[in-house]
Amino acid sequence: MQPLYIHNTLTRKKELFKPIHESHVGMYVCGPTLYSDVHIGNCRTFTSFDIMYRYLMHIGYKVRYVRNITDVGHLEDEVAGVGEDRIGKQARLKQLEPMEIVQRYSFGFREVMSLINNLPPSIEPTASGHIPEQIEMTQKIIEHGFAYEKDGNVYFDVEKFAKSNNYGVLSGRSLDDQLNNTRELDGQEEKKGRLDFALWKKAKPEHIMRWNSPWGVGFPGWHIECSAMSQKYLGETFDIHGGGMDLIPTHHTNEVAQSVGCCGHAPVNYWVHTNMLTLNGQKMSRSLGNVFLPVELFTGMKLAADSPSATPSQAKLDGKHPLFEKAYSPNVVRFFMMQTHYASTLDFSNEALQGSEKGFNRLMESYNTLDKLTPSATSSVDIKKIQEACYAAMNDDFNTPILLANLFECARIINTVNDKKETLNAADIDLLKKIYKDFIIDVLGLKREEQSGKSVEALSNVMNLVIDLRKKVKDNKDYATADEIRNRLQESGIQIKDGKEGTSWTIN
RNA sequence: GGUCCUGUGGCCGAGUGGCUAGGCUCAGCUCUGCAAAAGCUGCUACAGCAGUUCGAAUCUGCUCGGGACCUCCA
Repeated sequence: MQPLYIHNTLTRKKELFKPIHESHVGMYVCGPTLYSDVHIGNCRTFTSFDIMYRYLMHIGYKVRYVRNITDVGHLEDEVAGVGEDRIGKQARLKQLEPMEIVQRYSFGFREVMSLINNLPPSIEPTASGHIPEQIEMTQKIIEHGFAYEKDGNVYFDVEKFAKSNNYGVLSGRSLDDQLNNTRELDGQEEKKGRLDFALWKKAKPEHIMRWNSPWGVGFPGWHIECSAMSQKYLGETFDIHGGGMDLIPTHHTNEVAQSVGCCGHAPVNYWVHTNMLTLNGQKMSRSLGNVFLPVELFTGMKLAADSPSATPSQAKLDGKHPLFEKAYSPNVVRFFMMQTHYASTLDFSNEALQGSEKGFNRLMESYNTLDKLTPSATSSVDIKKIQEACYAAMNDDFNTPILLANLFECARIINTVNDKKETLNAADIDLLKKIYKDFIIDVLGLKREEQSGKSVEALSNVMNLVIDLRKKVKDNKDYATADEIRNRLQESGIQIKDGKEGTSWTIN
């Protein structure tokens, strides 16, 4: 097994990864709250963890990857413990059942994940499907003295917990700091301490989503679902817990407190956090209103105001999107994300995206060239060394930008060999094919353009015919006609390339 | 206001106490009937000031700028 180093938020250092059970990894990632469509910032986080999931499997681990779906219990104002349940509110506004809201957005979410080629997790549990587990965990926390009931609500007693535990392990903030630098909030009267958060909320009569509990009819708090479900599927202590770094100070901090309050020990060995996607240097978030949707990026179009859904297959589009100069394919977007380390902010711009598109095409074009390479008796370049560099990059906290740099070195070599300026023997060509398959396809999850089917075959035959005819024209030095053929193919989206070994073509 | 992160060449974006990141763009060259593609070469950067060091873009301090969190947020 490769020695893998992962940056751990708990220690703020890169640590050698040691799973609890040899060759098995338990990984939990906080998934979406399905009260609206996922935006591209959400996608970046899930894609980052998808790469980790893929790489862990690639180096031989059996991974159980759990990513929850929050379909209940996420209040509009978590800290104050007031406001409506987010999904319940959408249900009321759209005059649908809450489960209809969840169904709509989870369908869209899965479609986007699939388009961007993120693998489905091993288990995708929903909060509403785990109410008994959450109630049970809440009871244990009460028994251990870290939570109290008040008028049908159950709150976690942060200050009491902090006396015997480090509440700020993840955020690095002291309790005093948090107590003294929190803004004045409404709806605090029921809580003993201002940092206390809800484990269970009493449901008001108009609240649609409600369950019976030892404390009356209500619904679970937001944080408890992740603690309950991760414990159920991965155990009281598991290897990796991930999420966006904006979850550190509240959601994850409270998850740790709940699990410790319930079980008496820390739930997670390695906390991994991904950085934000920014637009003009500012974090993309729903509250700032600077979000755009995957379907908009993939089409370059704007979602119509009356579109019934933002799910790519169902979306109604309305004119060009003001932000995008063109459409960018999911593959290109994925490649674009890989060019930045997951822990750095990633800034969106047309210029950057177009640069990625060209780089991506060049890399994939070299893949096609690789398939056609003719072996020599000997190799003039060291392929094994590059393979090692690829692993070294990924083993250093999943450093995809360095991995890509090495893959581009492969591309350069492939092109040079194709130009007969370097040589590779058959074994090294096979090794390059393995590197490309392993890293481009399996680990990075980038897709090759599919070229199969009858129409593709027919086009190929037609192109061979055109190229043959053009060659005859060229041999007669009728360059005007040869250029006309080339130009008109260009207009049709086909690029002709005259090389030493004959003419090739690509679809633009 | 408090806590913390960050500032790299035209753009994006890695990394590190001394050794080439990489991609895109731009210019020149090779190849070519001409293009395109590909290859090669060049544009050789680390916010500013001071300090530590044989040596710093990489460590320390200060200044200026950007951002995140402290409210829901991936």
